Amino acid sequence: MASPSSTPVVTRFAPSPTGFLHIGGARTALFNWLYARHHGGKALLRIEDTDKKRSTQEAIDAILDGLDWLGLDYDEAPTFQSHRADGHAEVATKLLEAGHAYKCFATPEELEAMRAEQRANKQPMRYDGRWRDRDPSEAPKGAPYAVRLKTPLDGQTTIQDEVQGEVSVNNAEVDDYIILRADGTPTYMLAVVVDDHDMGVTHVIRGDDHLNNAFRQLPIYRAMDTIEGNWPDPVYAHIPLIHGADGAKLSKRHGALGVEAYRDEMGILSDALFNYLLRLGWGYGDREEVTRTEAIELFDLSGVGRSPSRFDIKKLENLNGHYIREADDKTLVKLVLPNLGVDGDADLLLEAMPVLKPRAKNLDELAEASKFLFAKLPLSMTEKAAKLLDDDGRARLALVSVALAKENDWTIEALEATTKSLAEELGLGLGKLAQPMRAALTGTTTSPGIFDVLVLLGRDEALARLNAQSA
RNA sequence: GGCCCGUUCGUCUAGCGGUUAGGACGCGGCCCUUUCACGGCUGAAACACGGGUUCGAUUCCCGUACGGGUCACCA
Repeated sequence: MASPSSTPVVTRFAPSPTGFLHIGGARTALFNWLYARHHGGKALLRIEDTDKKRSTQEAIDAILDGLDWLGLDYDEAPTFQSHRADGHAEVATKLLEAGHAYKCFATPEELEAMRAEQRANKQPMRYDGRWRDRDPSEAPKGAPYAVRLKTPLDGQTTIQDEVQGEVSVNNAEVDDYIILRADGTPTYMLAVVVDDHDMGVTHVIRGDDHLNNAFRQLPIYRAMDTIEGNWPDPVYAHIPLIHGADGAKLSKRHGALGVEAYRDEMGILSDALFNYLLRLGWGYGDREEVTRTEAIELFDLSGVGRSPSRFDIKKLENLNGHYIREADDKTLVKLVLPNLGVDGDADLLLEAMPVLKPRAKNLDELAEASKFLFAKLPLSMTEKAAKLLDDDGRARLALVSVALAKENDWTIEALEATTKSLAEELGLGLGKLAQPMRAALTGTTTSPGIFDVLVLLGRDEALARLNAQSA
């Protein structure tokens, strides 16, 4: 076994393209990427598309797109597992020739019957090794066979998992599983090990659901290491799964969406999802807001927790609000403009962005709050806004309108001074004027500061809107 | 069912034998204030349970409970 600390770090993310890149996969990808970047190693990507029935090009595209959006880049072009079947089979053959694997002629029906019996007797369900020591000549001539790995019968295997710590399993628990199917194609268990070895993967960082697989895969490494050497055990790190808000497995109802759904349907920023995913299952003291650069600097496996965490959309949205506020105005304009639903003007939107963005926790809200800028008379009113424009409100609006019409200096300061002195004259709080103004100017009861709104709309448009609602 | 893993406020987490158990989201209150946000202050809120070890356990060990994962010629 080579010392992993002396070799450069190589990690990989290995999704099966049977669906979009969901939250759990995205976080696994993130941790792998971060670990590689932190240690100055290589981050690799492998598409595990050996199940041709379930793999689709659409899913491959969605995964690639999702990773790219999250800002995870890879140091080599993706490896496609399906292209490597010959290499996998070759290893199976070597294992077979060296006596570390054997041919099993049991039929699927026979195996099913075996399992049924084990189930009935409440025995652990695993292959009983019926062909382990039998001579292949005992099989019917030309009968199809699968190749099974000859795993150790006794003793135990212990791994030093970087996240879960020391984990031991009795070797008797691991049965002689199939590495090469009757049709000559490799199974996942073989393919993973061969690919990880060939790609030089030093650190296998994956979901906790694979923890048991480590004990099935290790025997292949060890057998191959005795055959040809240079097959060191990888370092394992099994990260806890992400659960839904109810603690149950993540389902479509609460977060098992593709990352593109967060982008396209929920108006989440890449930076926000990146940060949220990072903090889900990983901590660094009190740090909450962590940029990509800082993440690379701070991330390590020692900060990864051992227990599953729940997906919390509220926290994601809070973080999203933070990143919207931090975001460059031009970037936000580009994201919001196409989703306005009305004809917008990029220059005006850009001008308004500084006062718009502190009020939104997702891009949809930002778009919604921007619409008043481009509305046409007569404005549509929300119910609450209409209520503000009762007789009293409209009367006050008329006074405001007159006062502002005389205003030559159309600036926030001047408009504020004028409006405030009017309020004072009338013996009213500013709010008594500002709320009807807001309704008349935006058709809603919430907006940026009213003088910001006045200036953004410009003198003519603003006065027109005020007059349209004045008594 | 066998095996494996886990358990600190509702949620994400800090803690790595001695702390008033800290922070963040969410929730309540107050301040700021023309609305809504932002921001500031503040409040309620947690060591699953039972045994050990120890002068002393949230922290170490063993059980129990609960939760999760895994047991295919799927990946």
